[in-house]
Amino acid sequence: MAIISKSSEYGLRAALYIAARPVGDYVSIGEMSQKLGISFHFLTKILQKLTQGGLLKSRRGAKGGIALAKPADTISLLDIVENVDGADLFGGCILGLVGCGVKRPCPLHQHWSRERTRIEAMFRKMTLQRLACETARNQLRLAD
Amino acid sequence: MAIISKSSEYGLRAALYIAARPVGDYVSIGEMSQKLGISFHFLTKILQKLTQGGLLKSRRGAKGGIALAKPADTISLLDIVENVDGADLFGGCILGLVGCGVKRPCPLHQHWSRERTRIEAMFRKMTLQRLACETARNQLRLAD
DNA sequence: TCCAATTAAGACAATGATGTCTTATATTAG
DNA sequence: CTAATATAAGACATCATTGTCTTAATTGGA
Repeated sequence: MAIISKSSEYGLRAALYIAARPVGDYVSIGEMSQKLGISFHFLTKILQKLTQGGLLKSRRGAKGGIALAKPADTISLLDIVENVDGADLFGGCILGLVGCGVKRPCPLHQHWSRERTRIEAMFRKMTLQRLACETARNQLRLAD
Repeated sequence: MAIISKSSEYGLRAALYIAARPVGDYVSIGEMSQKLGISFHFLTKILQKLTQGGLLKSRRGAKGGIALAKPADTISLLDIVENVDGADLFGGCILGLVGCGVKRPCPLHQHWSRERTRIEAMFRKMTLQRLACETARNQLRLAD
């Protein structure tokens, strides 16, 4: 079981790829598809979602592509994952019980909610700006 | 995206259900299926896996059922989830990159591995004994 | 104007997880 | 021995995710 969906993985990698480029650059999906090793059409659909969600913006036609819709330091990984996979990242009960919460907790509720809060905080404070920076500085990779 | 599979959820809930019963009791799958609101045949398959994995033991025929194969304080939630979902709980790269690790890390590797370690530790130190205890003491629930 | 490049949109296929059903086998009680 | 009660095993159906393909719409440049 992966922690986030393939779609989110692809969305994050593409967003980081764009963030690594000069501000305002429109990057074509074809280029990202090649460089990141992701199916072109599948990536297109994911980026469309992020565009409709207001995190990215697109331009059709020659010299078109995808760009960040906002400054890179205002887009968090949480923004992206929630936009792709739907809100509340790991919101649900870890045992799958409906209505699990402080009022009617499952046996794992308090233990898990502590961890979940940490993960969410991590995703929230990781911005494209910060990660793109670290990625460049340490020469990290976005593809296999 | 759930954190563990439905199969693991069901396996955990059933194991906790058994752990709440007197030591050595064989609990029928039919009873658990009803009380936990889980499909009988599906639950059967999951419990078979746990039985083959040596965490539970089964007895066929009248008065048969499923029991813990070891003392409840020697079975952790990690044991169960790994037996059902496969090893390395959240082992993979969060961005899905193959070969991601300290040698060739992805941009999120170090940030995520810190969290992953904590989660794994939590799952490892949570035993059926301890959780069944807390569950009884605080009258927690295993079903909707 | 026309062509090439590019995203938009949606139909469709492949895959894996989840859930259902049927038959076989083992165990206990009478 | 027989009947009732259980698990074992595996075929099959359903569903969501992932991936592919085709057609339409838009843009910039020759």
